[in-house]
Amino acid sequence: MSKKKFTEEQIRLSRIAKALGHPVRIAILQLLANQSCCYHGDMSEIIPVAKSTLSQHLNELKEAGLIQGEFTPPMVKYCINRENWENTRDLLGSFIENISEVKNYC
Amino acid sequence: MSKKKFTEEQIRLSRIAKALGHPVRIAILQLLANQSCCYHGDMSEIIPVAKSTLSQHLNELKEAGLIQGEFTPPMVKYCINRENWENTRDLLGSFIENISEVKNYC
DNA sequence: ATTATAGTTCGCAAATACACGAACAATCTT
DNA sequence: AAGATTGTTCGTGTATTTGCGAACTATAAT
Repeated sequence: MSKKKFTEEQIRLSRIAKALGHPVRIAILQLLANQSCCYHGDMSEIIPVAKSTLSQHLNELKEAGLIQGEFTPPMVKYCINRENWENTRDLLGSFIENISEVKNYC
Repeated sequence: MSKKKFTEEQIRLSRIAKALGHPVRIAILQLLANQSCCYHGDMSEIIPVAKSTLSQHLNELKEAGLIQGEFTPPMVKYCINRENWENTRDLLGSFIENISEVKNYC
């Protein structure tokens, strides 16, 4: 019997937000949005961080389901995970709308 | 001469996302959205965390400009920072839209 | 079989984040 | 002035995050 402290939605939202909570990761997503996909090597020339560090950030985004990577030897090609993104977009979008609505006044 | 590694937008986005990156803070915002405002004491009965911990989370949200607190002795009343929220909403909203658009194919 | 290339993983250090209870501060009530 | 109430701040311990270079792995080219 697990005490559920938070709803699934709250946990998912916070997980996504956490993944977005670093400038490098925002930059990665913007880059991938602009050119649809990008090789690790090209990214590391644009984003000012060591390659190993970039790998970590890419991995966090991947774990959160925001991007996906494909090994096309000898390079790794990353792109937005479109399927998941729709979900993410809806989740974030309705959260934002929900906060935006004024339900009651003090 | 400061090396600007990231754009202002990237930094602001990541800062906001970071503030949203914890279930407690998501829960706080949802609560405040539903009842427009809430006293710390009432929140601490709903959100399963020690009062001192709640204070920290509230402070992080305040620092990020997402909520505001008002001392109405003997209680502290919190609510969404509506002015900032419009900005936040736009920023997040256009980021999401930007990612959602498919600009090119691989 | 070597060598070269592209990324990931490892190992480490420093900084932040998270959580709690105890101590403290500010205000109101008696 | 004492006491009660409400939150915040402090001190502490633990866990996670961030960053880097070195070592490693996988594939392709010679």
